[in-house]
Amino acid sequence: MTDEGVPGAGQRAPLRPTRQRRAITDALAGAEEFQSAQDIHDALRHAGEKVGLATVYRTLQAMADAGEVDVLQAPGGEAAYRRCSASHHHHLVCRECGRTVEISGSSVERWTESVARDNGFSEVSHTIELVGLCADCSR
Amino acid sequence: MTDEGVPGAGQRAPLRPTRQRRAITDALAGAEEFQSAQDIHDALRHAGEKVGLATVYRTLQAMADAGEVDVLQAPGGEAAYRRCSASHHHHLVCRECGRTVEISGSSVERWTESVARDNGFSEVSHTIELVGLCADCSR
DNA sequence: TTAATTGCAAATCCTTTGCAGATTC
DNA sequence: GAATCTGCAAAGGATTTGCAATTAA
Repeated sequence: MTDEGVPGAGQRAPLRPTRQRRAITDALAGAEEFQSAQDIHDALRHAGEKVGLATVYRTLQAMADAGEVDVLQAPGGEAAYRRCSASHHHHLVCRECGRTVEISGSSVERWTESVARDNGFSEVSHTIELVGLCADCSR
Repeated sequence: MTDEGVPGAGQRAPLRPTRQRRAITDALAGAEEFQSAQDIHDALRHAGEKVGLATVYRTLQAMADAGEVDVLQAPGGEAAYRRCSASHHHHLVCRECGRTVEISGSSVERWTESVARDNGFSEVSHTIELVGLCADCSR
């Protein structure tokens, strides 16, 4: 069957490989952490690539829909993006001084997957935020 | 100087019990789920309480700083609030159709506390977001 | 009386959209 | 040549802030 365009349930736009599209992909590939659309736009600027901010937003959104990037809602109403399958870890932040501790959570990863499976969900991504008082600030 | 405010580390504003402050507290007390500042503002309107939107935002923010309410970043750039100590549970959301499954996670609660303790943190609150594809949408 | 609080409107910030021109297939 | 993309600027929606009037302590 060569029918690769059969109108059905969820057929997405073709996603043509343009210069700006590639630039954005590269920017994501080069960063380990989450970045906002504007961060990426700035990075492209500094790298000499001229890409409109609207294009960055549209592309990032398309990539998110296609499951190519993970999206995280940051406080302040910004959306942050990161390429999928990056080394996964979370942060424990002090609400008083902002000190941050990087934590790995193999147990949570496992818990996440089992919960997803139990409920028939797949391709589950998780966002975990731990905020508390660090030793110094609680004294 | 009748020093009654010895400047120290983190002294917060007194937080006076005004009519609108109480109205907001009541609105939060009456709801089990997270609500946006605007949701609360609307609710107060319908309840006959006239409170400015800015006041709702300011009060909610103050309560969040004081640790009286939990804040959640909803996609779309809105912040959602819920009174603390409510029956604690999290959600598993389908990124395609929005279907939501309520999940309880005693194991995560335990994991959270141990991670916090191991790092010398206390009074840790956690926010967990699980997003994936539900059974129907992945078909 | 003093300091905190409120309302309203203007100001910000992040993100989305409309549309004409450039680009890929 | 047709369907996608882009850029720019205008539009939108949520949240913040300035400031004078109001209210609690």
